[in-house]
Amino acid sequence: MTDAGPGRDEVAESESLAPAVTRAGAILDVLAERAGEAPGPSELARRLGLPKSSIANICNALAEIGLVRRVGTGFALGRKLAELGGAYLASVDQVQEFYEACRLLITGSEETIQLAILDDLEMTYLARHDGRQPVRLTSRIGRRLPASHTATGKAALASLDAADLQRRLAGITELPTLTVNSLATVDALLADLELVRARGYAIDDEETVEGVVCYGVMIPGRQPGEGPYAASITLLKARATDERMPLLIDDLHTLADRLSDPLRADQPIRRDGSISRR
Amino acid sequence: MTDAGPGRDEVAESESLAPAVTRAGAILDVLAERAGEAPGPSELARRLGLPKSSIANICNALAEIGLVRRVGTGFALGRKLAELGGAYLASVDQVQEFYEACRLLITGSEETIQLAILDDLEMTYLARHDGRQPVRLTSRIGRRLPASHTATGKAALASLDAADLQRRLAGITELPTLTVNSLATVDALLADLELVRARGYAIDDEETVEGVVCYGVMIPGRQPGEGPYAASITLLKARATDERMPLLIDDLHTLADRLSDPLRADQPIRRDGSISRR
DNA sequence: GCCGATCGTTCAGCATACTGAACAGATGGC
DNA sequence: GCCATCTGTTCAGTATGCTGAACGATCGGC
Repeated sequence: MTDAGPGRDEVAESESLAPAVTRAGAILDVLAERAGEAPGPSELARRLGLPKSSIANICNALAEIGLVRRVGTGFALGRKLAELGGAYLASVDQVQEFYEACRLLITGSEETIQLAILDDLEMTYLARHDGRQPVRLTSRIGRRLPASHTATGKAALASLDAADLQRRLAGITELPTLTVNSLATVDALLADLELVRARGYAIDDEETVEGVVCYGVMIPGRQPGEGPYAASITLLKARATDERMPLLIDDLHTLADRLSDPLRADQPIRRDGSISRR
Repeated sequence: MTDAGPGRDEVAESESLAPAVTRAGAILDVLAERAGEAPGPSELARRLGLPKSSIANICNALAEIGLVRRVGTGFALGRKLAELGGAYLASVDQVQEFYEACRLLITGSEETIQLAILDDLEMTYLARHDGRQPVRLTSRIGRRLPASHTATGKAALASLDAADLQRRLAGITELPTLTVNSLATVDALLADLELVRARGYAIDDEETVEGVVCYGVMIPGRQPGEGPYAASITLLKARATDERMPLLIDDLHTLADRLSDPLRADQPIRRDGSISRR
């Protein structure tokens, strides 16, 4: 969705019945991308291909409600976004239960665990449990990464039915590459998803960051239409020993089970590893 | 700003040049307040005193850009808010430096430390360092609390010049009370702010939550017009011994100094407690 | 210290986003 | 199983928010 070049974005705005709102969203996207630059109305208008005065009106309205702040003569993201972002995260039951459940995991609680939600072909990271490892391997909360190269993303994609998956991949030929190990083609991705389904969890073997491996499992949404979630454990490849790996995978499935069924959230964690995987 | 009753909010919208955007902000506020209820167009229209069809148009536009998601027949906050909120937090230099600096504090790193920004008469919490204490005493990131009852808020208010402070307090007679120890009147607040200035740091002695004390120091903004920030250490009153307190206050001033001057952020922390307090 | 370029802001006129009433479906009570 | 009442959605007319050009302020270069 973001184009690399410095050119214009040309907001779609196909036929919105509230164009000012659609444009406000486009402005926020640009400000998020160009954080710290504080572009003014002229630059925003050029970037989005919209009239300068319209942009100014919308930006002033955004500043009044706090979604945007004036810095010098330009605009930057405003503090109300932290407030609303926090409110959104608090409204997702899985996020609350995630933090609680991670602390109770036997082996996994020492590692970095993340929760993300699938959106089209990208994962948005919603929560993070920082293990006891000194090195931080984690993405910022709110960051988006391609689903095709992350353990969370592959776990989520593998849970979709064939029609849904095909619709999302329609028109895609090449996948963006993050490392030399990233899956490059749709066919390679589909083959990997088949492995995920057979295996019961997804593996990201240095496909996102070199030297780092992730294991991921799917967590279903609770309302219809709510894109699938996924949780992952991230660790340096050196720490992914044959001894620890089965324990970590088991913890991931325990975590997924607790977050899948809200009624199960209050039950004590079973320690015999006999948890049924739906 | 939030009224307790279930009545209407009557969005101001005095003379915005982009009313759709102003209304969208009001809708997001209601959705944040009523998280998990997923109100539909009718309830939102009733709550805001606006035409039903206008609300529906704006909500659909908000849903299209992801700021809002459809749940059933109603609306709830959307995942793009997590993305934009994260981008805002990443754009605030103080937040990044806060996390780094907290880990380096000698005594303070064991406790809960928070970073907040002043907005009118409320503090918005932007970052949190979780100490090694098992009990979590912390506010969610993005949460807002009255400045008059928090250590961060009083530290920030005490740094304002008299005219600015008077303008913010104009028309205020009674302060909201959170505990029996909360300052109840503006006069009591002004007297306490005088103590803060003389002392060099603010104290919240069970004014926000009973049994919990906080110490707070101001951190100046870096751009003109950027409301002052503040950092605080939170701990159970039982842990606030005469022995630890001076060490924690010293750590707070060290933290404030590091976050005050971007050029100082790379310098090693001095361990002799001789840091000049501007 | 002049000038050209670019900035953010202003204002009147027109296209258009907003409105209020009418619509169809879902729901709950007697 | 009916009706009363709620819901969310549709649609035509008009008030009004959006537009493009003109304005004054600011900045950098020859």
